[in-house]
Amino acid sequence: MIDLLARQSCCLSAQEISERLGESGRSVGLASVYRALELLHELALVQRVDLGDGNTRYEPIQPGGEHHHHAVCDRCGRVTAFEDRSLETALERLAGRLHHSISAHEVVIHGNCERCSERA
Amino acid sequence: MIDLLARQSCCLSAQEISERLGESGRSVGLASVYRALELLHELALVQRVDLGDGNTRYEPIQPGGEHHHHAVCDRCGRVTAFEDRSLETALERLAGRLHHSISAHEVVIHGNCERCSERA
DNA sequence: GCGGTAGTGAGATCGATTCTCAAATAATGG
DNA sequence: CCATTATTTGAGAATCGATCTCACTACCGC
Repeated sequence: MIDLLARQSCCLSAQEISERLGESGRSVGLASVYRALELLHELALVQRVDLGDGNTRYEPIQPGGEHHHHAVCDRCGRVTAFEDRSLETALERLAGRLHHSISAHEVVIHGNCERCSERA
Repeated sequence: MIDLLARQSCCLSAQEISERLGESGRSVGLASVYRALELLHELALVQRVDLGDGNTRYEPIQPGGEHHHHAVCDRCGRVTAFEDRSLETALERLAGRLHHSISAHEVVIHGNCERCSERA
């Protein structure tokens, strides 16, 4: 399961992880998936991602520190990943000013994806 | 209920809204609260805020456009609001580059709040 | 093998959200 | 006013993701 997660570039829900593991032979119960994810989260190896659809997703934290954020299409639900250096810079600068340590941050954008914008 | 929400500066969960309405005399069922929130959300008068604790919160959208984001303490759960102009600027610039329209955005920071950092 | 320990997962449970439906309320038209 | 029809309401049921429980398995050292 660690392998599966590590191979993902973007976020997966616990259900998806369980399903994919089942498809590839090694069936794993949901409870174990959640247990593993909790552990990995404590070890700072995966990040929780909450896109507001009621499902918590998880994605691996890149050792290099690079990471992306997510844009959710409110029409079709598609999730698009993006990265933006100036956004990160702004967040880093913010860290100095804030009376709050920052161990993780998450930016979620809502709107319409390219495809849905065209036929708006 | 509209009044109550409008008076709030920061986010409230549906439960909190129902409770507060009850305390101030006008008891309102949870179902109605959710219904109203859904409507207000469609009208772009309230924004959904998801801080990753399994509760969706809602907060009024300021007509002027100004808004804040949230820092969650992973230790005590306290939610701190903050605003940051350069963060907004970065997001505005991003809007031009992204193949995705932006109708709303949300930034959630995780870490330890001032109080919890001190006794870390 | 045997006792002990840790890991597993099916199913129970929990809690937030959504759905349902009958009752309450408001709007309409005599 | 009263009757009739739409609309809104909210208690409780249903749903669904996440968590918890616990009997069961797997593994380890002796």
